[in-house]
Amino acid sequence: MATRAGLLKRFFSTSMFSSQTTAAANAKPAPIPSTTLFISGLNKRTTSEKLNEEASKFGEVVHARVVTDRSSGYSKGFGFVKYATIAQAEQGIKGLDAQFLDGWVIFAEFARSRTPPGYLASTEKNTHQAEMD
DNA sequence: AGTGAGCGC
Repeated sequence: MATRAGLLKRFFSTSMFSSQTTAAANAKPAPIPSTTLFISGLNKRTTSEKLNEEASKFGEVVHARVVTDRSSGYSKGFGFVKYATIAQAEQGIKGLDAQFLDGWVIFAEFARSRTPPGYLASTEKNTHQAEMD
């Protein structure tokens, strides 16, 4: 017959403490590497120059731009930073993400691919699209 | 509106 200890062992090894690691490796954000970073959470007074300054601390910044409304000219509170290499972009994320800038916590991540090829007003080739990412 | 998630003209 089964001893009391035997039953207990069976119980604890099967039911409760066996596999708690099932729903852990399912959601993979898997960021797509890019030299361009998307910076959000910016103070509306933060300018492209200030963003460039901050980003330059962590790598060679090719270009930095805070997005502003074309008509009003005011900042939308986010922007983009392009580094020379992806490795530097990664350093840029580690250096800028979750940090304070002008009193606001900013977020840095890889930017998505920009506006699709201009089907509207492209009279010439768009060969210089790669330089604008 | 400089008022708070987001992906750039």
